[in-house]
Formats: sequence, structure tokens, C-alpha cells
Amino acid sequence: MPQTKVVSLEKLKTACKNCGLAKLCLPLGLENNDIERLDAIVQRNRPLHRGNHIFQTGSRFGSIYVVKSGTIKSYTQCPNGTEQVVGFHLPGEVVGLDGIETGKHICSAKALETTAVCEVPFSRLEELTATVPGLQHQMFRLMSKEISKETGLMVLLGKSTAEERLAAFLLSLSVRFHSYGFSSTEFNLSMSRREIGSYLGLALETVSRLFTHFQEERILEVDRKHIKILEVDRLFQLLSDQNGCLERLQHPHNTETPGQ
Amino acid sequence: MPQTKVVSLEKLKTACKNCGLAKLCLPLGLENNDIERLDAIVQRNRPLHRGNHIFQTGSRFGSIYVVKSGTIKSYTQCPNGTEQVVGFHLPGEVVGLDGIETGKHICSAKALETTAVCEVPFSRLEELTATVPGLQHQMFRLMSKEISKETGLMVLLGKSTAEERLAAFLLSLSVRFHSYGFSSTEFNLSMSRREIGSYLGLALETVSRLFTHFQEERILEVDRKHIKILEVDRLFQLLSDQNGCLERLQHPHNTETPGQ
DNA sequence: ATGTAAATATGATCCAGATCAACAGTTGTC
DNA sequence: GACAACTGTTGATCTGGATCATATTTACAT
Repeated sequence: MPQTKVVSLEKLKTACKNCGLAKLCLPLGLENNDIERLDAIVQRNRPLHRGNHIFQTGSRFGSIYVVKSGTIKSYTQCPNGTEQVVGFHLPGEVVGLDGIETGKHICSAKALETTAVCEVPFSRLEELTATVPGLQHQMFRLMSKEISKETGLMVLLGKSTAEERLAAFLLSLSVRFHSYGFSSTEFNLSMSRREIGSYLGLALETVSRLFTHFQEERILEVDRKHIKILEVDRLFQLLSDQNGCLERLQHPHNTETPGQ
Repeated sequence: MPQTKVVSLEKLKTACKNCGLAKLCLPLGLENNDIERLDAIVQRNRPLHRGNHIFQTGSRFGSIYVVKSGTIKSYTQCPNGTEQVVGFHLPGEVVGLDGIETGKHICSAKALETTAVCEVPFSRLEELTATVPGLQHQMFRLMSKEISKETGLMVLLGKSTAEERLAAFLLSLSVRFHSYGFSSTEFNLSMSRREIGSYLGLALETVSRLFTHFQEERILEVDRKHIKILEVDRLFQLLSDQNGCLERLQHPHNTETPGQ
């Protein structure tokens, strides 16, 4: 029976209403009917391989993308060759909202590992949001969340020490993996030390040393890309000492609110 | 004719279609008809005095606000008393988008000087955007711009030197004042050195020294809060040396694109 | 397998900018 | 108009993290 093959093929094409990410992607229950209309415009392309781009700086904006599995890195390339990472996007998270304003992307986005994304053509989405008020509200919330997230990162980059930055980063990953249904204490990093450093405004050597340091302190167990958080509390403590405000800012999406 | 008097009184209550900021606030021509519907829900309250809050961290989100004149500072308060500035909002710019997601504001916003804002109740705005597709698109653009702006700031905070940060800050102000119809080369700062420092992730002493330094270099003339830019090119140069990508990121709103 | 490039770890040194300190100019207040 | 409370300038010192340098491990291509 070709059953297996069919199932594995179908996995990629799960309708929104059966998608494990629906609660992240569509946090507030839309009518079944509406979900189906959204479903109809979503394009499910074949998975991206490590290094494949979804879009590049300056390219025409046409769609937004929801990560289904894997990791997307968004970054800008400076003329001198160095790159600046501006975001890591995990399953359930959206990429490409930056392009709406000007119609061109202001950064590039590429897969850090084998990654599946749903592509949502924006003009079709707009037609839909215009007629489905619940969906429009969802979009506003989504974009607001993105703004809040970046505000939190600004605070982190503005005043925190290297130690606080890495602690915040690890906690953020932990929370996000957890909400995707994975372990919050044990996971693999899909990004390099250099990429983490770029994102956090640190040198890769500093990131490497901090991992060693956290390991010596028995806060983490680190084996290259594999991370095991031994003491979440100590990580939180590192933040709250100076930056109580960060907890709130870093994970505003954590507190599910019974919608507006 | 009592023209003069009427005009000055009316200034505060100018209908959107006569507002000098319309091109910033409503960048793409809406139908006259639609503008009037928007106009009908806008609340024009009395001006705020220096120090007055529009909203505070944790307060219920109900409206977004457009600055008509003056300056709004948004910031977070850390438990240890220090504050972190997360944005300065000049005329034509919007404040409060952070609250949409959770229904509560994640930062506080206060006037740095006498400031007039238009209050737009969000639920009424949503009703309107649902029926006026052009306005919905405008809102998406607006929020996308906010995301892009913050991405640019992240890049700035992530890897730039103190000199580059202040140069970028001054250029950003210059561009924004210009688009509001003021001089792009001579203006008064409404924020203190400490607030600039907080925003840029620098100590206030560093900001002060940099102003002195730029003055010695004949790039600026500085007299306390009064700034005169003598050589814009040198400021741009400071950025483009290392961070060509910043120019693009810092002023994505600068390049007016012909619709959609 | 084997060579080559990329990613990590770790030590040694250096420096941009923070912090500490003292002072001067400004603003507000009673 | 005098006192207090900010705000800004400038100097001296200190330090967290960048940078430079090297070795080791891993990943990939042939």
C-alpha cells in the first residue's frame, strides 16, 4: 500500500484547521468557514534546504510567510561584506512583514536548516481581511506583536550586558520551543555562534565564552549546538536583576489574553 | 475679515483633509468621502503639557495617537528606577501600536514639550478599516513602517559605534523635521542628553562629548538644545563607512513609493 | 580516505565607552 | 533674588567586551 507515501506527502499540505500551528498562526478562533477561505489562498511549497532564500533585500514584496518547521534567519548585508542578523523565525512565526510599506523587502531571509513555510500572497490576504473582520483583527495583532517584540529587543540591545543578552536569548528560544510543543529545556540551536552574536550585538568569541561560563556555573549543559537548560530560574534571575522590564517585553506573546 | 483669528483657533481642530500632516498620516490618497469618515472618529483633545502622559505601561489599550505638534517620548521604567527610552515621536508619527496585541500598553508615552495629538479610538478605526479597503491598506503600511523602523534601530544598536549612532539619530531627526515642513538643518532638540543616550544605548556623558566633538569638527553648531547641521554629507559619511545598510534601514519612509 | 574550509574554544591584549567626580550654566519656585 | 534641582560639560579612571592570535574539532567535497 502506498499509504505511507501519501501521508508523508500530505503532511506538508495540512489544511490550516488541522495544522498544529493554528493556535499560533490564528490565535483567536475564526469561524471554520473563514479558516477555509484563508486556507484556500495559502500556498504550500516544497521545503527549503539550508541556505535557500525566501526573499532577498530589495526584492519585490508579494507574500508573507509562516514557518511550519525549521528556522528562518532574516538579515541585512552591509556593503563591506559583514552581515547583521535581525531575526530568527521559529515555527508558527511570520516572516516578511517588513516589505508591506515600500513594496520591497528591506532584509533577506534564508533557511538555516531544512525548513517548510506557508506562503500567503499579500494582496489576496488583504482581500480576505477586508471581508473577514476577525482576520483583520488577527493581522493587526500579529503586526503589533512584531512591533512589541522588536521594542523588547531594542531595550535588550540598548542597556544590557553580554550575559543578560544571552540569557534573554535562551529564555526566548525556550518559551518559543515550548509553545510549539517541544521541550523548553533541551533543544538544538540551528544558528552558529557568529549568528547569535550578530543578533545580540556581541562578538562570536564572547558568545562562545558565555556558553562555557554558563556551563561552568551549571546553568546549562552545552555540547556544540545542543543545549540543555539545567536551571531556568538562574537565567531569569540574570535578567530580573537589572532588567525586570525585559521579561515583560521579551515575551508579550506568552500571556495569552482572551482577545480584545 | 476675522480670518486670522478663526484660522488660529481652527488650527487645532483642522479636519484631516485640511491637515498639513495628511500626507504623512494618510500617505496614499483616500477618497474624499473616506477621509471624512475617518475624520468623524478622530478625537482632538486639548494639547498636552510637558510631562503629561498619553498612556502608561500596563494601562488598557484603547486608541492610537497621531502627533500633530510637539514630541512624544515612549519609554519603559525598570524596577530599579532607571528608564529606557524606546522612541521619540514627531509630528505625523503614530504612538501606541504596541498595545494592540495584548490589549495593554507595554510602554509609557509622555509629552516632552507642549504637544497636540489626535486620538483615534481603535475599535472604531477597525470598523472603518473593515469597510474602507484603502484605509486598511494604509494601516498595514503604517505598521509595516513601524516594524522596519525598529529593525533599522536594532541594526544601529547591534553593531555601530557611538559616533555612528549619534550621526544616524541626527540624520533621522533632520529627515523627519524636513518632511514635516521644517528646516532639515536647524532645529531644537526636545529631549535631554540623557534621553538621547538612553535611546541610543549610550551614557549621557558620551552624547555630550560627541556633540562637542562634532562641533570641533565643524559638522555641527551646538548651543544646548539648538542644533545646526553644517555638513550633512559628513554625517552621512560617518554612516556609510561601515554601515551602508543603515541609510536604507533608517529612512525607509523617506522614499515615497507610488502606491501599493 | 584526505584535504580544505568553516565552526568552535580559549588565551592575550587593547580600547571605546562607562563610570566616577567636580563644576558651571539654567530653570523653576517661593 | 536666592536657593534648590536639573541639565550639560569636561576631566580622570576603569572595565567589559572587542580584537587578535592559535589550536582543535567538525563538515563537506573530491
